[in-house]
Amino acid sequence: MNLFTDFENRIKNALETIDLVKEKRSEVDFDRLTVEPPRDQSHGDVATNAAMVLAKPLGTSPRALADVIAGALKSDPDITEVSVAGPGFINIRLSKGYWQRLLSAMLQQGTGYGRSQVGAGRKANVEYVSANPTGPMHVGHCRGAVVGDALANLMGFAGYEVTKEYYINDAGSQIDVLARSVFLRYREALGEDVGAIPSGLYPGDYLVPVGQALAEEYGTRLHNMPDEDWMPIVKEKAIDAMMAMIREDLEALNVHHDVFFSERTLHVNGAQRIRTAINDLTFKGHVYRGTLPPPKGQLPEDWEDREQTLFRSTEVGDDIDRPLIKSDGSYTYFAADVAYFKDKYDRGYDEMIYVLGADHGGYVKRLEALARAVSEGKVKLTVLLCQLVKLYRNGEPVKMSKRSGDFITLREVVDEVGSDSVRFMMLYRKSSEPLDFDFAKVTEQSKDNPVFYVQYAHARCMSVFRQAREAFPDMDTDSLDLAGAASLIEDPAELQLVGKLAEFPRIIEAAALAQEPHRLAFYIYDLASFFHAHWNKGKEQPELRFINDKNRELSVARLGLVRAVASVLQSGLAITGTAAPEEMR
RNA sequence: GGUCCCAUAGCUCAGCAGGAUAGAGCGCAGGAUUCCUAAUCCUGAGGCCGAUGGUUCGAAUCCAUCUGGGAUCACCA
Repeated sequence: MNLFTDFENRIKNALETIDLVKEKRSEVDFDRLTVEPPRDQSHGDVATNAAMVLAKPLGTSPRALADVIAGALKSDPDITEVSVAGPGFINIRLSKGYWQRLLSAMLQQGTGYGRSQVGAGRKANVEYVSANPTGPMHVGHCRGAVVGDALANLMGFAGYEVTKEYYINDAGSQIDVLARSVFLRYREALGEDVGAIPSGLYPGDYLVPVGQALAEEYGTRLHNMPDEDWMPIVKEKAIDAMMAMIREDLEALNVHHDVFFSERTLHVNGAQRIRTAINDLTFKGHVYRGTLPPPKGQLPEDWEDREQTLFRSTEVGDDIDRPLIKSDGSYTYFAADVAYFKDKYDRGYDEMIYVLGADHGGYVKRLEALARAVSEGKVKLTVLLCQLVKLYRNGEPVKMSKRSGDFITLREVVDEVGSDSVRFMMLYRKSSEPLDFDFAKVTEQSKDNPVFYVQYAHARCMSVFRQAREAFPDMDTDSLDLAGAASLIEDPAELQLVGKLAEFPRIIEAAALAQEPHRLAFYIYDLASFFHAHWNKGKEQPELRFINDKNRELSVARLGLVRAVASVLQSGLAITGTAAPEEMR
């Protein structure tokens, strides 16, 4: 039950009864009509812009129309007051009974409250992380990992059928470099003094155990093989080891993918799947052989004008056509992406979401072009660009260089500050906004971290139930008819809390449609704030406290309110991927 | 030079597919604990929403231009 869609329907029904609307029914549409919580609570519980939106097509003034609409709404028994304000807003105040029934309905739905069908079962694929399997995940991967994971959770809650996917870039030259780096560690493990790791290879210690494992398994046999023979063996081993490490890192951050898709599988059998995908594009008329204009701005020194196989992406919205096959006959990275996209398309997704770092901004247009060309406009592809995270320690920026192996890993951050803190920090900001992540702030002053604030609210809810069992030793708090007791909730402060809970479904839908999980993080913070405020009112006004050992009925009703708050907090925290603790001491 | 993101309180940021008097946290000043965990709450000070035009009954929000920050530009992956 969604208060706002409920009243949207009621307002539209009321409009249909108005003569002026009936007369010009074909000329007006209700699309721009909104029903929302007023900015200022003193205005009422629900506000609509109906009169302002419809006045013009109906040839009347907003205030006059508002009065008529207000009159039509007055007969609704759940509405206690309708007023017209400002330029023509209609403010509606709801009856106690309505709030009580709303609370009752929330409790009946339990943890299902807030679930939505706006996704309408559409199949969505959210691809995120997709870190190269050449080393442990570093802190830069954090944000995309968390945002992607939370977005997928959110969309699932909003009625999409979601697949969480990881694209393993296990083909290409960086894997050759990885293999050579591991091979060096292998020789080292055999006792050879390899000296310093040459530049151009990955110097990290994390490759040492991989080399040792190879030494144990193969002894000196690899050493005596020509490159082309040991290469595939070492690659295989290295990729498996790196992916195992990455999966552990993801696990530590509470990120779980459904599908790990290997780029290599596109290249097997003479790159059969890439060829098929390019053929498909060719068949649809998007491929030609030709040359590209030289890059604008600084001309690279080794620029040569060569004929290549190109994707005519400019016809589907791109700035420049994109090469599919290099002049040496091998496929570009993008060619593999074409095949990968086609694979997803063939798996039947209606929506594809790529969560990428801001440094991949230049890739967006060609992906969109690709989606248009392959799916002929049927697939909705969106790229969520996460701006970069700047890391600070004690106020000083932390410098990182992957080349020197001197970087902070995701694991280090999670181990130091905890997965909940990291996740909430990453979500407590619009993803298109750069983010400063200060270790000192998140660890030493952990009270400042908003996740604790929300979790504390949940722990307090649980504490109320513990208190109830103490006050009423014979009470079985698990089997109470909380929904049935909601009619005793009538204090304005309590109803206000119900009003906040009523916003939850609306937030879920808006956040899912806008693909902005941060909105949910802000909402549960806000809800926690309402709850803390109400809790503290019990100090000044003991009659407002949840547990009243002289009034069992009222206590049960208020337990219902607490249950509803806890339930929404749980749902919200679950979507952000953070814990809802029973207590925090 | 092209493209993308950003500019809102001293600092860090929200602002819901244009709406009423622009919000929160931190910091600052003051207050609340014989009472369900004070990891909480309450009160106050603090703003020309980067600039200029435009669309509209109405703009922090949409459009254009400009300024100032960040990212990116390839037969790389």
